Amino acid sequence: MFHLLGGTARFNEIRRRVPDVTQRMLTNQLRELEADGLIIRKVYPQVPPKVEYSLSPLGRSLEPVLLALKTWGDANIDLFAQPSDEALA
Amino acid sequence: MFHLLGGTARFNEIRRRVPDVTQRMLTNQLRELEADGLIIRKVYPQVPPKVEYSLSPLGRSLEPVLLALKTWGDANIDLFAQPSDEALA
DNA sequence: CGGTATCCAACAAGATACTG
DNA sequence: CAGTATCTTGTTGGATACCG
Repeated sequence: MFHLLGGTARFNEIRRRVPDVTQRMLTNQLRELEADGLIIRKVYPQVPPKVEYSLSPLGRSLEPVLLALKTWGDANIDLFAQPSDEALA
Repeated sequence: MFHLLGGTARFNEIRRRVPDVTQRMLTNQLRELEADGLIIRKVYPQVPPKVEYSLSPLGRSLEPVLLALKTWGDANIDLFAQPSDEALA
């Protein structure tokens, strides 16, 4: 959902921004969010297919939560970072 | 973690506040939070046993997130409520 | 009181191949 | 491009019994 805060995004666009997510799982998650009414899935009937995802009003109502979470994550990113070669050098 | 915002709580106290959680799962979750450094588990060596849980400094740093989430939940509680007999009457 | 230990059915999810 | 379908393994969590 973070990636939809800025507006709409296409499937592979989201996928590129979330490395290590399989296509299957991303599809599942997006469908679940849609079923929960948090995001909107808009299909453009054209070839090649184009599908745009965006936050629904309910999804946007979560913005404060998402931002609070992002703030925390940014402040504590070192907790998740693996010690890199460079950091050790 | 919500239930630790106010201070410390004992095992069965938390359990009572989270209906439908099995003992096994609550134990698992608490141990995981402890392993992640988010809560502190304090055991009092006495009979009968007494174990108190509280937020660690890192856990407390999540307070803004937890509160944002709670605010959202309170505002949207109707989304989760099952239609009761009374509401239908 | 606050757990463990064990068993087991159900579900989740990776890999892979295929499609309009 | 944005998915499905299928197979297969791994993990989750409920039920139940027991413990210091």
